[in-house]
Amino acid sequence: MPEGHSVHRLARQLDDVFAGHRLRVSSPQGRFAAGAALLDGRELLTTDAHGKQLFAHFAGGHVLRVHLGLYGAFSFGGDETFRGASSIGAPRRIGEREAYDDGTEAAYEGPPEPVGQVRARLVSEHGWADLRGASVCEVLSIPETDSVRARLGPDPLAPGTPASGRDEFVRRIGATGTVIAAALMNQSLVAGVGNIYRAESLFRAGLDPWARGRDIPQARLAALWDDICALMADGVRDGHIITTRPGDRRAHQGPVWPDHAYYTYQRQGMPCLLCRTPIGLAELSARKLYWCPGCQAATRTA
DNA sequence: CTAGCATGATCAC
DNA sequence: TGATCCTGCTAGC
Repeated sequence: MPEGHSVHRLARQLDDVFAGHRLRVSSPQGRFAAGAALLDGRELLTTDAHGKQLFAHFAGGHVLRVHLGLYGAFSFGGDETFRGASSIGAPRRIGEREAYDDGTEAAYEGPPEPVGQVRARLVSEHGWADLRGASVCEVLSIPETDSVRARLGPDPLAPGTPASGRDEFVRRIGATGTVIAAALMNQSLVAGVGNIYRAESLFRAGLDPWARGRDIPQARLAALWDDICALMADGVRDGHIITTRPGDRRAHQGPVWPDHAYYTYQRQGMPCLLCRTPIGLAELSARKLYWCPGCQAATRTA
């Protein structure tokens, strides 16, 4: 999926184009028919994100909860008020570049015939949004959304970060006996970090991925949190993930994306950009973990 | 053209 | 730990 930064961008996009409008909500595919009926004709009030969870608040206390899972995505279309994004979610290409309309087509004349499995379709007088491939798409009450949020750790993209959330992050990660690389993927400990930010933030912190949370000095956990907050805020701003520092991308000419956008992610076997040690690859709880055995040696963590 | 894989998470065993 | 959800890109034939 789309890590947390994509979901926050999506929340902002939905807010920009739909908040304050009454929407027609449907499920062309059918799997969301009952939920769509609950929302159809209601005004969308606000949309927000907590980690990888999206919450769209409709009038009447109905909340659309979406989790994109591994390959969910929204696509958008409409008049000039919809210009700027046509797809947010699972990446269309490696590097997470989003596709944009060129703005040259004819006037907006309503949503197209649904193509493929459209789980949910939102339509205003100005445009439409189609959701496909999501792992969760359901309508909850406000108390139900509160209980979902209560199970999530601090979000590096919440307002007020990095100061807010830092103590909770250090407390939760510092109390776990599981290895830091697994802990960062546990949404109840920190919400929004995925496989790329996990690998890249550990590299930038020089942390051994197999160090247990409770064995890492608290100051290093605090610094890790601050760096994750900065990286993810960049991701929201840019629309894709770049974790290399400018001086470390020097081998590449032109736009930084996609070459050398990452230090370790999907660079297994290639020389580390800093120490030339071949990047390693391991399986950790059914996900691929990338790290530099040179820069992230166990002796560097303590 | 198809098989395999992907920035995720849950559930059964 | 493995199957599942079930999209879309990509490498390879």
